[in-house]
Amino acid sequence: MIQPAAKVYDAKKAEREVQEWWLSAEIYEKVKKSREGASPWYFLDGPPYASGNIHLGTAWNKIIKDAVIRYKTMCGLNVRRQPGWDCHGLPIEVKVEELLGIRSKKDIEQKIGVEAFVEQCKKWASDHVRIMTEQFKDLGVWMDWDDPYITFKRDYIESAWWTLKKAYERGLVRKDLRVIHWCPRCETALAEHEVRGEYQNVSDPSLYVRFRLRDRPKEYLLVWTTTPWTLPADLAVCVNPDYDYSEVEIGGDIYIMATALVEKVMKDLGISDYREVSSVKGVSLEGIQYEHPLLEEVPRQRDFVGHHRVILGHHVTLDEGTGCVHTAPGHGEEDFEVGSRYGLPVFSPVGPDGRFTEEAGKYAGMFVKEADRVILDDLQKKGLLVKYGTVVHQYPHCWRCQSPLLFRATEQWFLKVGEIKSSIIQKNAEKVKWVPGWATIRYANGVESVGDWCISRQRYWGIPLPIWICDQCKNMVVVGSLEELSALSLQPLGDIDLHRPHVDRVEVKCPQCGGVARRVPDVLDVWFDSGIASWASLGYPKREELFKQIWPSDFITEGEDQVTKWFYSQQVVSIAAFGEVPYKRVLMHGFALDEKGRKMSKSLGNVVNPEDVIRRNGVDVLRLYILGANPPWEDLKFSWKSLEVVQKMMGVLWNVHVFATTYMSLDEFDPRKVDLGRVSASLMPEDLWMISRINSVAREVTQAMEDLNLHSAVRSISNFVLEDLSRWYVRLVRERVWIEKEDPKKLAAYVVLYQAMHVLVRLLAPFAPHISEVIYRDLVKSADPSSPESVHMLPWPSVDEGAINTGLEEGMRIARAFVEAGASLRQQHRIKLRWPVNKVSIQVDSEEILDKIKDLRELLQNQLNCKELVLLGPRERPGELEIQFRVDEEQFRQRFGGLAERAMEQVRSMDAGRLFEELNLHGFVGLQFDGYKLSVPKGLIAFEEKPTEGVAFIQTDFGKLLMDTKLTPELEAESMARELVRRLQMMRKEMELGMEERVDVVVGVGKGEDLERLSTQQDYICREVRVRNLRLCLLNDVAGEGYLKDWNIDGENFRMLVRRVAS
RNA sequence: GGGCCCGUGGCGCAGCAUGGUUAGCGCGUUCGGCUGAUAACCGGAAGGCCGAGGGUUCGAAUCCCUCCGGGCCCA
Repeated sequence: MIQPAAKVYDAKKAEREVQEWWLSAEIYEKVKKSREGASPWYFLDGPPYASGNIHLGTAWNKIIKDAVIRYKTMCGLNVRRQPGWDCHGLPIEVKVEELLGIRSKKDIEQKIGVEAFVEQCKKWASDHVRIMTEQFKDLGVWMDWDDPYITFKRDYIESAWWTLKKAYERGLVRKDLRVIHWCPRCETALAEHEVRGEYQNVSDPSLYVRFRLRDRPKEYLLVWTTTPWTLPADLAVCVNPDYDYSEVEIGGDIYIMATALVEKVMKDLGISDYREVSSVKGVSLEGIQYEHPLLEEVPRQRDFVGHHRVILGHHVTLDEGTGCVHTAPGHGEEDFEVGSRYGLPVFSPVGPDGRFTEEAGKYAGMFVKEADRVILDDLQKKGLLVKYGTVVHQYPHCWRCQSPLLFRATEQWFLKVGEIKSSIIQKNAEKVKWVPGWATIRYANGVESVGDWCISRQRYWGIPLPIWICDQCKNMVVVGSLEELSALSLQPLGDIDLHRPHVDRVEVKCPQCGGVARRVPDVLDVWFDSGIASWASLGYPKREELFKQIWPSDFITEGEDQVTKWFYSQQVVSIAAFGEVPYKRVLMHGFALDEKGRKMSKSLGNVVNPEDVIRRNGVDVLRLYILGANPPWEDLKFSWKSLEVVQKMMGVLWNVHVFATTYMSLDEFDPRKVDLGRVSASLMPEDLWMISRINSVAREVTQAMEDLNLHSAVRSISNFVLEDLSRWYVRLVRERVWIEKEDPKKLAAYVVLYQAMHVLVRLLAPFAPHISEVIYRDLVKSADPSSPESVHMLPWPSVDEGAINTGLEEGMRIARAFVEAGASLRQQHRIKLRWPVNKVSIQVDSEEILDKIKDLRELLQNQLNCKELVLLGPRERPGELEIQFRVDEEQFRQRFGGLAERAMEQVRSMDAGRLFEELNLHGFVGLQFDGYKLSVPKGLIAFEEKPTEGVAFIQTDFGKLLMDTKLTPELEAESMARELVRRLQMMRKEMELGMEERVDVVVGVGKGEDLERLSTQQDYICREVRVRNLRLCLLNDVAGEGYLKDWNIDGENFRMLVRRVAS
C-alpha cells in the first residue's frame, strides 16, 4: 500500500537514515553483486592526497565521480569503483616534521631517526585516509571504501618498481647532472610539474654590475641580475649573437650593452649624460675577456679565469636587463645548456641546505639569500655596483613549505620523456577522448613544452628507487620486484618493509663482478606513484587477469590543474611501460571558488566546507547544486543563494510526492493492478503530454550523461520537476484527483503520475541518491513489495520513443502561453482566477498552431475558467475585435493624383472587416468607380484593432486572446460560491479534518439578496467541501455547535460554521 | 611572451558547433494573485547599445579579425 509521505522533508534526518539503511541492509554490496558478470567499466579514481580534510573542490570531484558511477551502474555495467589514496611524499613529511617540531633533514636523521620518521609518516597517512573516507561517505559517495588502493602498500610499491624497471629496460631511465629546482629547506630536487603554478610575486634585489674588461681599461660589460648570490658561481657573460650592442660612454667609462636597451637602462640608472660611441653585432663580442667581479672573495674562481669571457646564446632577450647576461652554469637551466656548449665547468658552490660551501671562499657557510647583502657590499666597495634597487617579479616556491627555490646542479635520475614525447602525443590524439574537447589542445601544448622528468627525491617517505649500484664496478642493477630483490640480496629479507630505511640496508650481489651493490638512497617523485595507478591498483603485474580484462581505464576525472600533472604523469609512465595510454576518456573539471570568483583560502576567510553545506541544506542539495550550477569544466562560484534555489526545487519535488502519495493512498491505488494500457481509454491530453514529457526528459538526461554534460542532465530534471510536473501537470489533474468516487479518469491520472514519478526517481538517483531512495520507497516499494529494495538497483529508464509526441508538447506550450495570457488579462481587469467569465476567444496566428491545440480545447476552457471558448483560425476574425482603419491621405494623393479624393471616399465607405480580409488575402484592394479601375495596395491603409465594450484583449506569441469581462448574476453567484468554498476549505484544514470527513455547514450572509443568489450553488458547495447538511441564512441567524468564523470577502461580511459529523 | 577558457539587466547563468520571430531563465526589486502538494507556490512590471571596435552577410549575441578586462596553464 502506498503510504502518505511526511508533510515536510527533513533532509538531514532522511539522509542519515538512508545511509544507515544502505549499510545495514548491505545495499551497496547487493548493487555491486547484481552487476557481476556484466560488461566491465573501469573507473579509475585519481587518488586524493591523504594529508588533510576534504574541501569543496574534493567534494565536487567525488560527487562527479559518484554520479557517473551510479549512472553507469544503472545502465547495467559492472563498474569498478575502487577509491585511491596518494600517501607518499613531501607534504606528509612536512606535516610530520611540524608535528615532531623538527626542521631539517639533519634532525630527521640524527634526532628522530629515519625509521621512526617513516613510521610517523605512515601513521599520518593512514589516519587521514580514515578521516577523509568518512567525509566522502557523508557525501553519499558509493565506492569500495573498505578496499582502496593505497600507494604505500607493498604490492603497490612493487608495481612501481616493475614499472621503473620496464622503463629502464627501454633505455628511458638515466642519471644525469642537471640544473634543476631545488628546495633548500626540504633539501631535495623538484620536478618541473611540481614547480608549475608555484610562482609567486616576491621582491628581490635588482642590480646593475659592471664587469671590467681585461685588456681594455675603463671598459665594462654592463650586467643586470636579480640573484646576486649566483655571482660567486659566475663563469661567463652571454650575449645574443644577432642583436646590436653599443659602446656607451659615461663620464669617460665605456659600457657594453644591447643597443635596443640603452635608452631604457640609462633611464633606469638615472643617467642622462651619455653617448653611444659605436655599435657592433653581438656575435663579434665573442671571446672578450673580463675580470670576475668577485675574484678576490672567491679564490676558486682563479681556476676558471680562462673561462671568464663573452659567449653567445640565443636565449638572451631584450625583455629586461642589458642584453649581457651573467652566466652561472651551476645555477640556471639556460646557463647550464649554453655552458655545456662552451665546455664550462658546472661550478655550484652551494650545498643542499642552500648554504655556500667552502668553494665559495668568503661566503662559505652563508645561506645564499642572506649572502645577497654581503655580496652587494663587496661589489659596492670594489666600485663595481652601478645601481642597486629592488624589483617585484614572479619567483618559484616550494609547493609544500613555501621556501623560495634555488637552481642547483646535482646528479638526479631522469625519465627521458623527450624520447617518448611524440608517442605520447600521438597515442593521446588517437585514443583519448577529452571533455571538454578543447582540453585536448591544452594538453598537447603542455606535453610539447615539457622536458625530461626528474623522478628522484632526496627524501624519506616515498617509494625507494629500486636501483642498486656496485661499489666496485659501478654496475647498475634495477630491481623489478621483492622476489627479484630476495634473489639478489646478500641477506635474507623475510617480511621486509620496502620503505626506507629497511630497504637501504639491503645489499645486493653485483651480477657483473660479484661485488657489493648498494641502493641509491633516493625515493621516487610521488607523481610517479599516482601515475601508475591504473595498473598498480589492479595489482599488476602480480595479478594479471583483471588487468588484461579491463585495462585501460574507461574514465577518469580530475581538476584542471591535473592536465599537466596526473593526466600527464599517467600517460608518461604508461607509454614508458606499455607503449599505450592508460585511460580512454577524461573529464577535466574546474575549481571551487568563492562567490566572487576568488580562490577559497584561510587567509581570505572565504572557505566553505562541505560539511557546513550538508548541515544547512543536506547532501542531495549540495550534490544537485554542485552538479547543476556549471558545466563541470568551468570554475564553480559557490553561492549560498543558489543553494537555496536548489533546496526549493527539492521542496517542490517533495510536495508533488506528498500530493501523489496522499491521494493514491486515500484511494488505495495499486500500481500493480493497473498500467497505462488498462487506462488508455481514459487518458486525457495532459496525461499523454506528461508521458511524452517524461520520456523526452529521460532522453535528454541520458544524452547529457553520455556526453558528460552533468549540468544539462541536472537542469533538465529540475526544469521538468518545476515546470512540467508541479506547475502544470499537478495543477491540471487536481480536479480529477478530488473526485470522490471510483473514476476512470482519476485512475488514469494516478497511473500517469505514478509512471512519471517512477521514471523521475531513477533519473534523479545518480544525482540525489537519498531523496530518490525515499520517494521510491514511499511510492513504489511500499505499493509493490516485489520490486527491488533500493532505487539504485533499478535499471536506468529506457526511452519510449513512441510515447514522445513533439506536436503535443509544442501544443501544450502554446496552450500554457494562452492560459498565462488569460491570467494576465484577469489581473489587469481585477478578475480573480476563480471567478468564471462568460467567453474567451482565441484567434491563432497560423493553422499549425490551431492544429496543435485543437485537442486541448477542454483543457484551455478549464484553465481559462470560461463558460464558452471560441477557437479561431488565422483567417477568421473574432467578433469582439473591431477593426478601424485610416487611409494615408498623403500617399493616396501621390499615387492617385486627381482621383485620390474619390478613391479615399470609396475606401472609407467599405466595411472594415472585409477590407482587412481582402488586403490580407491579396495584398491590395480593387476599386471601381466612374469607369476607373484602381488597385490600392496594403501599405496605404493603416488598421487598428480594438476590442468592443466589455472585452479585454491581449496579443500573445501565438495569437490573440479576447476575454469577455462583463459580469452576469449567474457568474457572480458562481464566483461567490467559489469564494465561500475556499474559506470553508481553510476552516476544514484549520480544524485538521481528514480529507474524507464530512461536515455540516451553516453559511450566514450579510446581504439578503445573496441568499437567493447562492441557492443555485448549494450542490456545488456541498460537493467541494464534502458537506452533509448545508444551511444558508442571514449572518445573525448562524448558531450552533462547531467552528465559527467571520469572513470578509471583497467587502462583504459572512459568518460560517463548520461542524464535524460523527462517523 | 605563448596556449586555452570566459565576458549577455544589480547578481548568477542559458542561447553561440548548423547566423534569421520581440535575446531567454533564476535570484533580487516591486505590484498583484493562488490555497486540502502550501512555513509553499504562481503571475505582471521595471531592468540589456549581448566587453569595445572593425569585417563577412540582405541579416551577427552567434562566424572572422583587432583590442580591452578576468581566469587557468605554461614560460
